Amino acid sequence: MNNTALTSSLERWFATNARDLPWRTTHRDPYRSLVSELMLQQTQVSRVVEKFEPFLERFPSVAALAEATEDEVLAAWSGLGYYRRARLLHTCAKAIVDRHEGVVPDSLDELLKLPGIGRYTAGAIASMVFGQRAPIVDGNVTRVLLRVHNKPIPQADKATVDWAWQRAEALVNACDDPATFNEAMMELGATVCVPKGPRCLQCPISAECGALAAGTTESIPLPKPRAKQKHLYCASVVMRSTRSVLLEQRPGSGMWAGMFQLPTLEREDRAHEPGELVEAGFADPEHIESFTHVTTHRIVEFAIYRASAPTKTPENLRKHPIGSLDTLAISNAQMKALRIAGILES
DNA sequence: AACCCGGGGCG
DNA sequence: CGCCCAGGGTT
Repeated sequence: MNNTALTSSLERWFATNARDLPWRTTHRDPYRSLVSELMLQQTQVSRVVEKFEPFLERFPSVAALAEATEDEVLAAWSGLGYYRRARLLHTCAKAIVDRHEGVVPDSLDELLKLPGIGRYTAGAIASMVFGQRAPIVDGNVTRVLLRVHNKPIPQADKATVDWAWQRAEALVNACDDPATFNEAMMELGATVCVPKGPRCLQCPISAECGALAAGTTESIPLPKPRAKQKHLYCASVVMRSTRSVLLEQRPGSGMWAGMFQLPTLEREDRAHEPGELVEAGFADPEHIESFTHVTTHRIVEFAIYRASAPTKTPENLRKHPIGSLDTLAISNAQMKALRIAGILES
């Protein structure tokens, strides 16, 4: 494999084929890149594009983010999922203020010490923002490398991961411009060397691709073994007045940590019976509608009930003006519940 | 090393 | 409906 032939082809291709994305400004801003990289962890570009500018407008700088409350940060993150990232980004901003006077550090080591920033994100910021020869490996890069080298091996194995980082390092050391090359690898994976039906006719490195030569592109990478989805049954209760609704805040860990929701009972074995709602203090529960919310790790069955005011008021329960719900951290599943309940408009 | 954590779009 | 995704932290 000629590393330089591969990197130069990719860099040339990227110069004319890069998508126009909000964080791809001509001069990369460290804070914008930090926010975009955290948002992009395990999340597709199209989802991030909608949330990116509003988030930056709300928190225009590291200092502004560091001074915000956790609830405010979570609210701005609402809908993006993996909400721990929002808390980590918030903690990260505070650490940058404390340790680096509010300036995003340029060294790989210092970046790696920050919360929410791992090997990939540190390499991405070091290379794309600060131009350093730091390798990056993510799902896209791994797939491209496995195909180029025609390696039908499990992508999650430690040996595979180590090999991919080694290859990425050799390539970033051979390339002309690390920022361009790293981003080109990911762009290729996202737009050309896609998981199903790669567009090999448009690929700038098809001449170097072992999988294309061998006719194995469709079987690389091997399918990831996936954990079985766990079932969760939620009964969410609507108790409202004309202008307000009762909401609770979820605990600080686990699923949808820290997010606001209709008062909700949960169990894993079966759906709730109305009597259980009564026992929990929700008088005269009346079933409105049910729906299924699917995530990567869970199948959540929501049953929405209407009830009169609680007979006992849990510590956690508070009235929220309906007009103010858009400033709260609320998951998409609960947004759907609020629409079904007629609290929010469809 | 295994497990946990959202959400939507696409074939 | 199964599959995928610009991962990182905790245990």
